[in-house]
Amino acid sequence: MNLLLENIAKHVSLTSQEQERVLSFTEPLQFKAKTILLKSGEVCTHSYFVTKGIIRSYNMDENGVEHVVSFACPGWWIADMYSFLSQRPGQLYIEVNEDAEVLAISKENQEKMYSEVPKLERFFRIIIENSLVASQQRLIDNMSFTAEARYDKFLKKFNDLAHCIPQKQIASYIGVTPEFFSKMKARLLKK
Amino acid sequence: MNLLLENIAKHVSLTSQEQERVLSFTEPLQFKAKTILLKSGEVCTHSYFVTKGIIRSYNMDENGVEHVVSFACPGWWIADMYSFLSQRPGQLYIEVNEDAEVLAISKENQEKMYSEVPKLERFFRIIIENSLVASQQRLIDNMSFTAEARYDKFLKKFNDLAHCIPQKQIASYIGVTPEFFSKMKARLLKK
DNA sequence: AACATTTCTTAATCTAGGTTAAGTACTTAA
DNA sequence: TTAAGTACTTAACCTAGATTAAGAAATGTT
Repeated sequence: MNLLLENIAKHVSLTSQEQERVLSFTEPLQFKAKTILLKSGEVCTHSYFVTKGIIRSYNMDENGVEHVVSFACPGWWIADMYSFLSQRPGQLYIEVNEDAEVLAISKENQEKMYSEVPKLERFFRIIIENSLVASQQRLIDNMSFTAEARYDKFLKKFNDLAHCIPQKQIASYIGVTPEFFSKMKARLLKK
Repeated sequence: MNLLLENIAKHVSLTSQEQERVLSFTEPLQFKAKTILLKSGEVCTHSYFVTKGIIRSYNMDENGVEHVVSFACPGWWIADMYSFLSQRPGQLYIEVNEDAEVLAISKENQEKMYSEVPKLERFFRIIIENSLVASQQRLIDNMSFTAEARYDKFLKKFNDLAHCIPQKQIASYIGVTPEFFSKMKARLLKK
């Protein structure tokens, strides 16, 4: 069965007509690794529901250093939320980490979906609530814990995926340089 | 007119019956400064819409250091989202900074509100979307900017309120110690 | 296979911000 | 009004993590 419909069914129940309607608003797309779906400065016109592969979002600071905002694996959504919601230029890059398949929803279709299938307001409210909780937790973790503890948390959260993600991206996600991350890992091995 | 209804009206339009219904789910409460509305380890049973004063939420790390998660002034919501949504014990404290008035909504009433006035699904979806964007922006800022730049951003975001908030709380919000914040401020004055 | 590019590691050096400690203002409460 | 707590400052010293640089290993390309 369809992964998106499965996920929706966890929170709201749709009739089969509504299910079809939802799918009709989405566009299945395939991307090779390293494809860039969005660049900083562009308007984010689509939100992506990942069904296969891994996609990440990041920003680049004034020194050209990347900071990973999120990794999306199957069952997760990814977009530059600020830009997608406001339809103004955003600051995030969205890039395919591993050959991926997604269901893409345009901003217009997202709005249509809300008006034609109002139950989805609830579904997305819940999805976004969960993202907010995760984002606040990460903020707290960054302020409360050392890099080592943050790496522990990362491994717990992404356990199986950690092996598919280049170290420099993990370093970026937990907020340290690749060099320090490498040193830290060597230190951990000695224990 | 009522601040909550004003805010709702910015995103969805309610009939006057619906407006009354919404208010009937809320409980107006007053609190003196320093009142603690929620402690770490407790279940967050209410979400608060601030109509007067300032309320803040924070966690305390294993060394007893506080980290401010958010300041809520009139027109803002505050709760331990994780705990409120899951009804499990949370890690946040919620404390009144300045004598405050709020509209409190219990978890049960929140759920009733969603089922009796489905338009509110949309309202809260939008509110939470905006919180998510703000939270992610703060994450990016913490990873990309120095303490000085973060303080600049803080001043822009909370300009008028900055004067009402103790320095140690500002320091905590931007993620530095009170001592370093003090040093940094002195350095900024010299420029 | 050979070259180019990117990723990862190691090590020396540096710095933003933390820690400790002591002193000076403010508040708050009896 | 006075004592006790809390907020802010200053300064000496410390450290987690950054920076720079150079080599080794992996990966991609012709």
